[in-house]
Amino acid sequence: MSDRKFPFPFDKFESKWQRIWDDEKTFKVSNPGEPGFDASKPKYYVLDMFPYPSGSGLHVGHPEGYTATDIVARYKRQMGFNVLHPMGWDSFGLPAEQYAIKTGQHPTVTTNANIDTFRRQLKMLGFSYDWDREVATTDPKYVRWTQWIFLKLYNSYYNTELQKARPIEELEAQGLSREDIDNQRLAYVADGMVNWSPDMGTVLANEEADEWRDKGHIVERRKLRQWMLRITAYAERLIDELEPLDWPEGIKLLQRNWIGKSQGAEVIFDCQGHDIVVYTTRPDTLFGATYMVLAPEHDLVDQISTPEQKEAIAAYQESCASKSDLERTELSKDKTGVFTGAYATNPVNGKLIPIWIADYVMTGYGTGAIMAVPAHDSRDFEFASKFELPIIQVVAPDKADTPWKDFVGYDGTMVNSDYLDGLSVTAAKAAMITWLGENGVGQGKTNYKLRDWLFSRQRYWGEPFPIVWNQKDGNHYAISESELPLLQPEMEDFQPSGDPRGPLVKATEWINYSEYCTRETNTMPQWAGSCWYYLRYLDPNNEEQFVAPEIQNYWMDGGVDLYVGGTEHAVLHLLYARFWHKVLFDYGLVSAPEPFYKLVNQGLILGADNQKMSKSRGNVVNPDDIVCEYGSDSLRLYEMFMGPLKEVKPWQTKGVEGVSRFLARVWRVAMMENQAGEWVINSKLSAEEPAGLSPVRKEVHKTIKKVGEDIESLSFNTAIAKMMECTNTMTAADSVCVSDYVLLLRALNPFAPHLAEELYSILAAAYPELEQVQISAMSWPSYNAEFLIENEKEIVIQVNGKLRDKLMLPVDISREDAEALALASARVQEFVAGLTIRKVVVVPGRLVNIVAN
RNA sequence: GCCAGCUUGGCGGAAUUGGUAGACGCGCUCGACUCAAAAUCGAGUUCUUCGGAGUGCGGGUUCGAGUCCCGCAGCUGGUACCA
Repeated sequence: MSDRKFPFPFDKFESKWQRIWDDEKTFKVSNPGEPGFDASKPKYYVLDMFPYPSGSGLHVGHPEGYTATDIVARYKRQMGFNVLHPMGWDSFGLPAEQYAIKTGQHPTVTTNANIDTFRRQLKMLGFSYDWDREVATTDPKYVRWTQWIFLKLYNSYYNTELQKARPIEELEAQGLSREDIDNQRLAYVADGMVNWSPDMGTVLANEEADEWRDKGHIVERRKLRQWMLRITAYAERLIDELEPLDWPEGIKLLQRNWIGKSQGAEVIFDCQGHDIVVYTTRPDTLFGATYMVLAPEHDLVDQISTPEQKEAIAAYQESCASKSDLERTELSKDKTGVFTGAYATNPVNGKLIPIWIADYVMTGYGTGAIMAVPAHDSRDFEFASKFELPIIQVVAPDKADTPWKDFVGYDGTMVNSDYLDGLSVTAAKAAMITWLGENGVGQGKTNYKLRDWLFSRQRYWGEPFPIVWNQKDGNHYAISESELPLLQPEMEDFQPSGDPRGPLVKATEWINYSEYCTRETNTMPQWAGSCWYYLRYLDPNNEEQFVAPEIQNYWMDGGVDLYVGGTEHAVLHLLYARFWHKVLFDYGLVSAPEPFYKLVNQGLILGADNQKMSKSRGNVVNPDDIVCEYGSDSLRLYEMFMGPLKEVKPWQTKGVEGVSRFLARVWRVAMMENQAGEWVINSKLSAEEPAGLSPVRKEVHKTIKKVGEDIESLSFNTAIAKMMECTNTMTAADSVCVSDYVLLLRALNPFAPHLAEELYSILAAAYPELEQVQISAMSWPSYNAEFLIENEKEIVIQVNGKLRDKLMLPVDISREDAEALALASARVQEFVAGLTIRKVVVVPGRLVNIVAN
């Protein structure tokens, strides 16, 4: 640090306090049963989304959420809660592996170096984490329990009657075959289409594929044997149990849409003795079905298509198969398809309708076949218009001026539909489902867009599956819990082999588990570790259990109280973690059905140019630079002062200067420079109590009230504005009482803890009557409500809604008196001259509005 | 296309149930201090033809609308033929 003189000497005290907090473990919190645990206090669990420790270190986006939770944590501690506020590392990830491929350096080395950087940077910002609870997903002691939870999933099935996970042994006891059992596991093996990158030698998650493709890598679809997690079994619970959570509505909606529940019916159509089952959400429109569409890959296509159409069908199928997903969406504007030559019988009226194939119907959803009702479905309408297929109206819109063609709304009445005629859409839907059931040609059916979770990756730097394959019977088996953690073998060559089984196939010794058994070479995705880290914080060093029940019961009663992180995890991480949590809940291993009771998404911080920060744009702000120049408290304060936590907002370094000036003013209320240029206690500070209620004291108590309320509602920007006002009042005053000043420091402490500690320690040394402790150990100050009572209030006088005068009136003035005084105002007289007063509106304590014309 | 969110001075943003629009901060202007500058302190800062007009645009409800209702535009994010 240079000798440069700063407006207040943060360079002299910030690192000092960080060291003290670290050495004294100021923010350590004990678990039930441990010495120092105070069972009389309520608990508060405030959680950050833990970072991926990238090579480039912290960016200014990280401290935004972390400062917010730190303010809440410090505030709640001052309010008398046992506060659990931990931090850790989501440390598996592709960059460390890519770096290893390039340099040959083991990912552990890079990962640990990055973690060290992140830890140093976070400590530099003075966050009040209990560092004794730090976890890293790459730590073997952590990997062990990630694998243990995976085995829980592997050894479970979903009991649809009980609606919960149960041990696989129950199925064994029922005498089910090995195959039937394997088909019900929550972790199972299946062939699936995945994103495979031959040049990187790995599969990619859907959400990663575009990113890498943009960087010039090849990504193609390939059918591979993969591990899947049966998240679809939990679809209903994942929707229902979302409702009561205190989450942003937008995020709930995103999850609901992702799960994509729809209610409709399966209907069986006959085609030359073949049953073709279609799924529809609109069984009410069955009389309007004028043709049928099968997905090009549908099993029955070859069997039903007529000889003369075979060639065209084959050509179309081939063109669809060769198209990438990207091309398919790009071409989505124009509908394509081919007639099979075959016809199906509509079960409700016996009519024959032509069967087509088209790529707007997909295999993966529903039954891969649809009945087309062009009158009341936009896609069918488009297709029918193009290929000149008949369009029959079956719904009449209730709104008179709405055309029936392409009317997809539910506010309509059935027509041309035999026994449904005259019914509302909703009633017809129910009536048709009943009819289908009675006639054995269909049934009500609920579908979900949610797919099972593709859980395996062909990577080195991830948790290996604790699974071996028996080469004799071809089955997979779990290794025993005593063999956990199962770590990746030491390898020197991380180069991709091009083998879709992943780089671990090169570890020939490691693979051979026993005479007949070889190890699974896939690894788990990065999500695995982040699915349960919030639970490991509770009991990070437990070697017997992933968390001890009594500790879990205490901290997770009602779930995590506040979870703050970015919207980028709105669906995946938050959905995956909820899923794992529910499996653990089914086994009674966690006490709340949901992990995160309250969720808040902090808004993205943009560059000064209002663009997303990125190296290529050159608008990235490095927190280290800001801390050097203005100090950690200034960075913390600025990030909170920029605007509401949830909003997107641009970075302005000039703004940091503003809050830095504010902190300097706080400093200078208590401190002044003597002739030698040293900071000494300001002579305007006085130990004497002021006579009566001073303006400063009044302002301080108002500030305490406002700041407390604002922290509760996470409105940190307005809390800071209020403290600025309070400080300005103190700066303007000739004398400030020490006890009033200390109240401000205690309110400021969660925001700017270094400054608050330093100033308080200086004052505590000079004024023995002050409590001789660290300010972090002090309670949240309470305000005296009597100080806030106003005798008089400024009342606005309006004429016809326009501001014409302001009067200071007693707060308890009667309506009549207020009205009379308002009318007596000279300004009012001026504006009502020549008009008749029609009405006078009096809002006590606010305004008087005189209506005249 | 669909869904969600947003739109307030030169800029970031404030505004209980509808009740003084522009708190607080940045920037800018002027003043004090200084040989000078920086820093600091103080005053001012929506526009204005000084009547008024103003919260993306057009309507509406109301004594009164940034806030509520209807219609439209723009920006940001999500999603992509899910039957």
